[in-house]
Amino acid sequence: MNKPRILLIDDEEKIHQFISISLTAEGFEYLGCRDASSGLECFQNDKPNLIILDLGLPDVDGSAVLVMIRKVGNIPILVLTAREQSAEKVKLLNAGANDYLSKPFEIKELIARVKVLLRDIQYEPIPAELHFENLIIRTFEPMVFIKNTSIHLTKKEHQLLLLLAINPGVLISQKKILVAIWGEFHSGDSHYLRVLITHLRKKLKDDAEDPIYIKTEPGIGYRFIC
Amino acid sequence: MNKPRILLIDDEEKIHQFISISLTAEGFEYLGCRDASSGLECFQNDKPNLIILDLGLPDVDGSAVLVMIRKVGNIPILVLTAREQSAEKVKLLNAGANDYLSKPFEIKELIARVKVLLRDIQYEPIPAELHFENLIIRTFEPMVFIKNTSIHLTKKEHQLLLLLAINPGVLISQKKILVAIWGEFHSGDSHYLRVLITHLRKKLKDDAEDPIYIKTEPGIGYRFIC
DNA sequence: AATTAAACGTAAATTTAACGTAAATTTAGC
DNA sequence: GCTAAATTTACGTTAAATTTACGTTTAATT
Repeated sequence: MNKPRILLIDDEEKIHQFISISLTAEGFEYLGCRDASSGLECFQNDKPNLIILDLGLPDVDGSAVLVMIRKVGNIPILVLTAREQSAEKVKLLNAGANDYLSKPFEIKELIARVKVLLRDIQYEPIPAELHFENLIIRTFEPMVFIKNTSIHLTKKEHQLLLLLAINPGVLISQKKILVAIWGEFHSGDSHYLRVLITHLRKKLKDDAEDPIYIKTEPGIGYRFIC
Repeated sequence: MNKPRILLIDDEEKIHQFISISLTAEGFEYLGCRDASSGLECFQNDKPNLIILDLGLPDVDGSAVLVMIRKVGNIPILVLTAREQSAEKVKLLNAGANDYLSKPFEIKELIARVKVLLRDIQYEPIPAELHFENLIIRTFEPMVFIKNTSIHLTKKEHQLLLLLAINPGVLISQKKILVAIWGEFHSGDSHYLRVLITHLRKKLKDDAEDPIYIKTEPGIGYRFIC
């Protein structure tokens, strides 16, 4: 398992200093931003596993940041707040925060809460290439290599293959695939998926009857085998 | 999705009164216990989705309960405590609590925290595999293993086996099974079930006369034996 | 003790659903 | 407008589910 990356968005330098030390000491990777805009940028680029967010930011109100992050993904967010009112806390939790701490707080408690939030989440940074027996899958472009000969995939074929290959051996339901690739309105259009699977298999020279890569689980979905 | 069941373990009657009202109003199912021993019993039997645990119980110290529950499963636990020291909180979180609230608290905040805890769980309350003597049942795909040889089941066979094996030793009525698998409109079509049972037994190499896995209780239903 | 009825198990036939694939058509990007 | 990608349509094949039928066991009834 990789080191969990934790992004701290806070404008106080002191906070950064002592939190970064503690996080590093506990085996986390520390990322720091001083304002909302760079925080969001870092969130996009570095894909942290958890965000510690201060509400009293200079440029934007922190709760707006909260909502924006929540729209994109379900990364756990721990909010730091100076306010103490319970009503405020409720609002934050409903807005998508997973936890909060009022300043001043003890660093030990912060670490403990971070651990709790990360405990249940499988965080996995995706590498640039997935390597298998004699198949290499590029994650950033629709390209695969079989025994060093390159094969170009279409966008959707690539999406499908990634979805399966990121969890090798795991059975992914048709519905999950359909939602992931075509969106929830097409969660019932299994014929899309059947055709796409055929196309992908043809390019990978995979036989549906006796597959090396993609195995059909009738009535349920598909799985990547290796 | 079913109503989440929430178990409140607390000795104060007042707390039960107003928490049960709020939980019910928010669409949760409320379960109540007044002491640790009955709380643990309820946890075993009713399989709640979340536990609210008061630390000041009359019979056992609440933190002992906490540890015991953690040993069995990863159900989220929200701890209620009168104590305010941060060190105490840290200890609780490390012991396995997912969150805590100090008394007195606002009911709104409690509800909000409960929602947050439930939101993050897409984990099944059921483990990925059920293990028995020499039978392993995958819960997320229709696959079983007998002495390490894999056997593929159909969707309905899998449903049936799970339904029985999740409650080992418990007698499940035919009607219950029929409704669970074919829906309420087929609650009288017992021949469906008879045929399915035959298919399943054949795959498990189970003998109806002298069963190792599925015992017929004539006139009533079936039970999983182990 | 013989008879009947109810419940179960099983095999076989039939129907339905799911999958894979090819080919035609439409859409999107250059 | 050309090309590749995506979508749509259609259909043969296979697996799963359902239906039917009937023999066996068990318990109740005469």
